[in-house]
Amino acid sequence: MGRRKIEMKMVTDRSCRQVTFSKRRTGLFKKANELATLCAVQIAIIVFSPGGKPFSFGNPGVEPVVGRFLNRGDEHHDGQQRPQRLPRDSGGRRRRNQELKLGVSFFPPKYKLFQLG
Amino acid sequence: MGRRKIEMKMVTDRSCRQVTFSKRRTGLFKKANELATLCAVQIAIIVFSPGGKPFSFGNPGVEPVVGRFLNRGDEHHDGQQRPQRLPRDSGGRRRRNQELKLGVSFFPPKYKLFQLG
DNA sequence: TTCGCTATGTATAAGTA
DNA sequence: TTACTTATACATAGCGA
Repeated sequence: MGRRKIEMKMVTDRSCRQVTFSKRRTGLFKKANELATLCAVQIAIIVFSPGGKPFSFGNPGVEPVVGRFLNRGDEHHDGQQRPQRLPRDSGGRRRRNQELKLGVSFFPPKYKLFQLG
Repeated sequence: MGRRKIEMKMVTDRSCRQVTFSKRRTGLFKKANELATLCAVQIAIIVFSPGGKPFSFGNPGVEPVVGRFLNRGDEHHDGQQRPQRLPRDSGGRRRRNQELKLGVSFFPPKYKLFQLG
């Protein structure tokens, strides 16, 4: 999406990598904001810069969304459709391939979030 | 980015909204994957569909990134499209570097992840 | 770091199946 | 839900400050 097409490999130059990170992080958060607005959905993004600095975006906030995700087994879906249980058989292979391709997980988490204090 | 420009407000038609969600979620995860690859960074995205179904992307995984984020204490940057400047300047950076080196946090965590099962 | 520029590469709205 | 097409709108690489 620029003057030239770039390879999908790590940008070797530290400075260029940081610039690329900043630009693309901005673009990603903007897209996330659009998705939340257009579709009225909850979303959270957490990303650490090459320097280890944390950035996040959340609608309505990071922690509510993370909490809902991690605890979704116990969740009460008022007025909303419950997430369908995924079939183990048909379509499994294709879903698996899609997971590997996009890094998406359709499987339940193994962790739970607790607030301290 | 299509035949027509669309307004940045909720898509009223349920069916169209779901289609828009699916397309844009795919695009967002692809962008996230590119960011992770190009910049070699950790990233996690959690999003609930209009129907309440959870989708996630994580490099190297959702839980590790979420855990790292939640245990950073007061250094959250929630819900902002643009990163805020860190409250502390060079001294803070030095301390952060020391934190990263030692693998410890000087800030108390607000949440904790517990492994299930 | 961030800002502006702009030629190009990409994502996607609408339509159709 | 997803798949394909195509015209457009948009994101961004590379560069200079």
